[in-house]
Amino acid sequence: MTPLPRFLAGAAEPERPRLRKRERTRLALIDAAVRVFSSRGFAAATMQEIAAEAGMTTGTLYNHFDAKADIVAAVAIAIAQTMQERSSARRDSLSRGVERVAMGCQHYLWLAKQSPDWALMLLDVAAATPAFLETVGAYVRADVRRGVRQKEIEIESETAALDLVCGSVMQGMRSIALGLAPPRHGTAITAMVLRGLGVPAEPARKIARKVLATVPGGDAGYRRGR
Amino acid sequence: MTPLPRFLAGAAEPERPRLRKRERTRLALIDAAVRVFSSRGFAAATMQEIAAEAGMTTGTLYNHFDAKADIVAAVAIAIAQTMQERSSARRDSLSRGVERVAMGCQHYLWLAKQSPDWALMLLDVAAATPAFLETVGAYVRADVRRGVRQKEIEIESETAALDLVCGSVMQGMRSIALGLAPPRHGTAITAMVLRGLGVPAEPARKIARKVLATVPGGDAGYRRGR
Amino acid sequence: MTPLPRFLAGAAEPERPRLRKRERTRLALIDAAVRVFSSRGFAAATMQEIAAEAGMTTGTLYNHFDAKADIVAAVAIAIAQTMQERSSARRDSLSRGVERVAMGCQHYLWLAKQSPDWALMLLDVAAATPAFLETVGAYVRADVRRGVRQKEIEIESETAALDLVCGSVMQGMRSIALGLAPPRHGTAITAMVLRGLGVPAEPARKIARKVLATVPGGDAGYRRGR
Amino acid sequence: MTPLPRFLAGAAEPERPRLRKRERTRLALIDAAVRVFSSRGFAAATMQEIAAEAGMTTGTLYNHFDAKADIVAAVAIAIAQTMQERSSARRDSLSRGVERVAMGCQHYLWLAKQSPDWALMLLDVAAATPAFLETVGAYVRADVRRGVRQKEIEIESETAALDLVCGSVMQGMRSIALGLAPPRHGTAITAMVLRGLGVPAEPARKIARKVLATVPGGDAGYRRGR
DNA sequence: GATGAATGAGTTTTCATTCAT
DNA sequence: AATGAATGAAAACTCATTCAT
Repeated sequence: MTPLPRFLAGAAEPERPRLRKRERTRLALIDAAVRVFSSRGFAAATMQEIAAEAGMTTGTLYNHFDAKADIVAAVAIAIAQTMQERSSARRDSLSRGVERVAMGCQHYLWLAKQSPDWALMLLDVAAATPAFLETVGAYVRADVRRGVRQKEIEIESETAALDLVCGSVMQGMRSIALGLAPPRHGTAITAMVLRGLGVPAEPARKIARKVLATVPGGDAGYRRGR
Repeated sequence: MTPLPRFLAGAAEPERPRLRKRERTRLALIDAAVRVFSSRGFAAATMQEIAAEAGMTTGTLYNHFDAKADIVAAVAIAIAQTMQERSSARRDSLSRGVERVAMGCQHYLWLAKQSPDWALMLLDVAAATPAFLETVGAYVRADVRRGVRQKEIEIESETAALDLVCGSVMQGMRSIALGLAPPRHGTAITAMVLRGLGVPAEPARKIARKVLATVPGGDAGYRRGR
Repeated sequence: MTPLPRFLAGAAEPERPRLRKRERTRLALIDAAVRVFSSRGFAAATMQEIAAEAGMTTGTLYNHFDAKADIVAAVAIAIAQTMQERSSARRDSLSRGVERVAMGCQHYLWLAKQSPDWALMLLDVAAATPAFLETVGAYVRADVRRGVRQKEIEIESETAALDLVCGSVMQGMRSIALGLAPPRHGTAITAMVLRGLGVPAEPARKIARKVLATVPGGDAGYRRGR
Repeated sequence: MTPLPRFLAGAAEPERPRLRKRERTRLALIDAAVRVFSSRGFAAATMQEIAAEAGMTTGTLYNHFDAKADIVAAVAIAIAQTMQERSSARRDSLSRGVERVAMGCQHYLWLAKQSPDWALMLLDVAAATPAFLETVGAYVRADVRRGVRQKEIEIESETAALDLVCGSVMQGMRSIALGLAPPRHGTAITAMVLRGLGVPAEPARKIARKVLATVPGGDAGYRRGR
């Protein structure tokens, strides 16, 4: 399995070293689930595998999660939160809604290149857990709205805009993760999405390229091919 | 379960009544699988259910499909082909690539309204079987290319365009099928997708509305709520 | 089914009453498998029968053995080890290699008379699991080698000697178990095997008869017919 | 799969070209069964595989054999008869019982070297079909008896002698087929068996080597290793 | 809280056999 | 005689979940 990019590694790990033991165990289990889901897909993953990966037993796993669906949901939420937290600094440095939207797109697309297995797992989990898209969608919605206020985005419906952004990015992630995408796929997708939101072609392309600088590694990843 | 729209019913049924027996059985099994997948989701569906739904035994099912993945793939391909066949007449009446792309989008989005269960099954199956998107993607690619030749579409990469079209439409279908979408969602999505492909906002909206007339029932369906 | 001779009963039972639970379950399953294999033949035995015979469920059985072949192998090894353990005292009392070889032959041949079903099961299992003959063969090889050192056995190849001993004894067991053998078949086979190893006819016969005394019940068993 | 030695190829084929059609089909099916059993083992072979290998359908197979056991038995008998027929000329040229016994041993052991898969199949089938050993045993018994009359063999029991001969040879075949036997294993086994029947060591060895000349290819096969 | 053995219902899959054509 | 599609009972194996320790 492709190693998780530094950007995400230890997503579920305690930030405060003095976390309560129960919480530490819980996070270790989520971390293990992420690893197992990434390598086998979540449908094929078993509770015993997750427990074993965490160095624990199924009993302990069930002490923390009542059912398999629960740990899947926990994984989805953990991923969504971590993604936001890790990018919040960079996000705050951008004041234009269009740039924020673009950064979000590039971010996820970049991760698909860095960790294809992880990306496929994410798509898997997202499809199974509505909570995931709701969480992520809330941020996207805020950024889109900001762009509308700033007159850079012009849309008929926010829901449609979200479907455009999330749908295109997820499909783009799949193409990249499966090795079907040409170089600079992330930038191409991002620029198209911006155009779809009403940004003229040239600025759209420029913004897509500009925010790439805020993504660790930039566009480089896409150039290496697979 | 929502009944299949007349448009799709009997997708897998023999056109020639004197089809070979083996072929008739095969189509009956695919038809049964569509029904079972629609009502339970394909992951939850069992081979026994499919066989029973077709009025046959698991043995017969395995006589035709070596594994569960095989019948899922057969279903995916059958759906993709039927969708194309059923809309080929209307499609042929449109000479502009942009209109053809728009019609494809509206078509799938309209079906999500007509048969939410069927749409969710389709999304499920599409995620599991690359064959589906490959089949559909070939048509979309041809239409996009035509639009490019006609200077109405301007893109950097065909693959990215496909991801935009298919990703947005699939996400839109999900919103519609889950009842999360406002009225006229299909048209909104379609117009945005066209903009993403480089069509200016106003023509995009006009095209989206225009091709709706080619979809049975038009935009009306979206207004009825769920 | 012929009851197991006292000599072998409970082969797989714990010697120490305070064995770990997992180990106790494992031995109970092996014991059950021996019983089922003996009454139905191992090819016809099902995992459910074995589990039921042990008063457990298939899940538990699979918890301990990954596949049917695994429990067959475990049975084979358990039998081979038990046979050696149970006869080790008597074996140690014999210093001549030829006597030890003879005793081994008589032992298995005697058991075929005592428990025909058990013997047929053993032959079945031996054919399916190389581990059995490897385990038993190691002892035979040591005894043959000892006989060679003592200049009572003279052979060209150890492997050939093992094939002679094991092949003849197994075929003899089959004849006896199927009720096709005349009285004193075990002694006749044993004497011939010794001759094959280079022991002159008269001593061979004497040794075969002598070691019979070390087998519980002696040659008597063969006279009762079936 | 190792090809069948020329010696056995087409064992089941019609000798008279004008055989009735039913008989020709039957022999073709037996031939196909031999091939399938050799490559997969008879327990793992399916009726559909056998039919397909013969270029026919299961229906036809069942027209000729009422059950799987029946075709297994037919295969066993066909093999036994062919083996005898093919060696009858050479056998008739030997007047001493010991030589005939030796030739029979060498023959089967040589085949194990030439066609390991075929040999393992034979052992498989022999274990399942008593008729096989009965057929072969009748010839061995006659040769042993001849040797007794000629005062070259001295045994206590014919049944025991048969167990010695057949058991040792079958075990030897297994060793050879599995690649566990050293060079000249066939000769070593044969010589030992003769000793077991009362032939002194030196003549036993000489006879074993002599009859090897009557086997196509002679001892050469054993030297090549595997 | 953790353990880990046991559970057992549920699934996929296999294949000998039948039978209408 | 041959076909080959259909059968269906049975088997192996899985895994989420429970619970006594």
